[in-house]
Amino acid sequence: MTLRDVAEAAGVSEMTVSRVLRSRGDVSAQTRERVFAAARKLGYVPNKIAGALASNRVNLVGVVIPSLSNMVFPDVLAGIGEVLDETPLQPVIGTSKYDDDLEEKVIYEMLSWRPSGLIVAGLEHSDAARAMMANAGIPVVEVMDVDGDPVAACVGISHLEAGRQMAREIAARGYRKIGYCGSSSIKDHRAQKRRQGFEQGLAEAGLSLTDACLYAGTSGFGTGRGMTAEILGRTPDLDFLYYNSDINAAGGLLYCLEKGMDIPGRIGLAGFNSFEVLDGLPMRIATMDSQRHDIGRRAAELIAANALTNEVVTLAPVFLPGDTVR
Amino acid sequence: MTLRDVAEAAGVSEMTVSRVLRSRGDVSAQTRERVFAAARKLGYVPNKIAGALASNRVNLVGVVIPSLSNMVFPDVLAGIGEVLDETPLQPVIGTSKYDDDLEEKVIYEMLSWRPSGLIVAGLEHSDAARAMMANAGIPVVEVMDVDGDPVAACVGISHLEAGRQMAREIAARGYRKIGYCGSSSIKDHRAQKRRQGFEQGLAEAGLSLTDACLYAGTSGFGTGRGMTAEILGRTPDLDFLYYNSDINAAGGLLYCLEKGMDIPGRIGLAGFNSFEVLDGLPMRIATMDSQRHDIGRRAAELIAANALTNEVVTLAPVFLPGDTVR
DNA sequence: GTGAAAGCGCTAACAA
DNA sequence: TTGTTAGCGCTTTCAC
Repeated sequence: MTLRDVAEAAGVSEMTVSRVLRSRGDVSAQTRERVFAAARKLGYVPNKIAGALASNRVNLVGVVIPSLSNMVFPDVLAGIGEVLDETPLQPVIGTSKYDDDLEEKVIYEMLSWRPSGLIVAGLEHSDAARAMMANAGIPVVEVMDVDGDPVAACVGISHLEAGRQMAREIAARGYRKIGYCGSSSIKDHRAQKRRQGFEQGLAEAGLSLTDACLYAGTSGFGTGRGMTAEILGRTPDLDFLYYNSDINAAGGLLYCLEKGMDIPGRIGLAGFNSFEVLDGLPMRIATMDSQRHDIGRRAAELIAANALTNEVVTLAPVFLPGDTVR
Repeated sequence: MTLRDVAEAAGVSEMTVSRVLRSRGDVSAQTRERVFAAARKLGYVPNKIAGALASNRVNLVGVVIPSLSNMVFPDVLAGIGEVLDETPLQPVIGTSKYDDDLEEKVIYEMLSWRPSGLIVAGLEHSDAARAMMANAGIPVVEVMDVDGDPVAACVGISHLEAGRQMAREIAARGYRKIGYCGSSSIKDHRAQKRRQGFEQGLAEAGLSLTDACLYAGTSGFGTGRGMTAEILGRTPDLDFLYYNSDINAAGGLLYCLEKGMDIPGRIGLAGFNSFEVLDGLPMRIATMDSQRHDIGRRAAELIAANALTNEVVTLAPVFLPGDTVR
C-alpha cells in the first residue's frame, strides 16, 4: 500500500496525494476530498520511513533515562510530553539501566534514526557517548543534574546544593546525631552528590555524619525499614535520618512509628523527591521537591525551539518540611 | 556523514562498507579493519532511515500502554524488554492516556514507521484502531486482559475471574458485609471487570456488595485513605474492603490501623496487583499477582517469533493472602 | 572478496 | 492548482 495506489484510486498524481495528506500547498477542495476518500477506503498508512528519508526530517525526540521503574522518570517524561504535545515532535524513550555502556548503545541507536533532538538523563557518560552528543548536530539536553560538565544544554537542579540545603535545615532545627541511609551504588551519581553536599552542609554547621547505612538493590518500604532497623540498632542515639529517597524514608517512618518513637521530637526524618502517591502516610515526610516535571518541560522547550545552545538551566529544589522535622 | 564518506576514506566501495558494518557476507580481515578504522575516525553513525527503507526491515516493536505513571506498565515493559534484549528488536513506547482517540492516533503513528510488531494494552479500542491492528500485516498482541474480543493475539489474565476468585476467598473466610473502593472511570476497563467478577462471585456465595466508594483521579495512599474514611463513615459495620489497587488498599490499611481497628479480625482488606515497593507496610496486603511481568514476556515472545496467530494466552493470577484477611 | 546498478516510498524543487 | 523529475542513503541483486 503506497502513495501510488492512493494516487491511482483517486485519479491524481502521487504528489497531489502527498500534499493532501500533509496539508501542504494549495489543493482544491474537490481533489482533496477525492484523495481522502481513496486513502480511507484503502486504509492507507503513510510510510514515515520513506517520508523521513526524502524530507530529511524526523519528528522524533530521543529520551534516554536509566529506568522506568524509578518513579522519578515518568514525571520527567510527563513534563516532556506536555510540551511536545504542542508540537509535531514525539518522544521516543530508551533506558540505560544505570549502565554507561548500555547508555552509549542506546544513544547510538537513537541517533541512527536521526531524531530532531535528544534528551539524556545525567551528566556522566562514556567518552564515546559524549562525543556523539557533541557532534549530533541536533539540540541535545542533559537533564536532572547540573553538577558537572555538560556536553550540551543542561536542565536540572544541583544535587550537591540540595544536600547542603537539607543539612542546613536539619542543623538549624537542632538535630545533632545524624545518620544517612542510601544506595551503595556509585552509579547513582545524583544520590551520591546529595550525600556529598549533605556532608559538606553538616561540616559547615560544625557537624558530621554519625553513621551511614547503604543498600544494594531497589528502594522500597522494606528497604527503608531494613536500613532504619540496622542503623538504629548500631547507633541507637541518632536523632536524625536522611534518606536518599522518599520511598525509603517512608519505610523508615513506618518502622519508627511502630517502635513508638516520637517523630519529630526524639528523631527526625527526611527524604528526597516528593512523590504524590505517598501523600497519605501517617505523617508527611520532610523532603525536597526535585522539580522533575519542570525539568522535563524546560528540556522539551529547548528541543522544540531547536536550540543548539549549551545553556545551563538551574532550577531550585524546594524544601518541604512536612511533619517529620521539628 | 554517509556511507560514501566512509567508503572514500577507506578506499573501498559503499557496498563493502555496508557489508562490514552489518557483518554480512565475506570481507577480508584487512578490508574490514580499514573500514572500521575509517568509520571510527569519522564518527560515522549509520542512517537507519535509509537502511530501513532499502531493506524493508524495521527492528522496532511498538508498545502502546495507557500511562507510565501507573506502576503496572513499567513491569510489563520490563518483561517485554527482557525478551527483546535477546533479539535485534527494540521496543518503542507510546502512551494513550486512557483515551481511545489518542490511542488510535498513537497506533497510527507507530504503524507508519512500519515496525516489526505491535503490542497494545487492553481489548477495548476504536473501530479504526481495530481495523489497523487487524490489517497491519505484522504480529500484533493485545495484552493484560482476555475478557473480550481480541483482534489479534492476546496475552493476559481474566480480570472477571480475578474478581470472582477474590470474592470466593473472602466469602470462604466468613466476611459478610463487603465494600468496594475503586475508580469511577469507566475507562478503567480492567478494574471494572474485576468489580463485576467480584460481584458475581459474591452472588454465587449468596452475598452482595453492601457499599461502594468511587474516586476520580489517581490512586494513592491519600486516595485510599479518603475512600476508606468515607465508606466506613457511611457504613461502619462493613467487615471487608476490596480495593481496585494495592496502592489504594495501602492507604486504607494505614487508615484502619490508625483508628485502632483489628485487622483482619474486625475488618479485612484486599487489593490488586502485588507491588514490590509496598513490601514493608505494617501488614502485607491481601492481593492478587497480576502476572504483568510474564504477560510482557509472553507477548514479546510472540512478536519475536513473528507469530501472525490469533492465539489467546490466558495466565492465572495468584491469590496472595498476606496478613489482612483471616 | 568486491563492485555497479537499481530502487525502496516518499518529498523538494521546479515546471506547466 | 497540479504534475514531473530527481534523489534522500542505504541494501538487494547480480556481475565480476
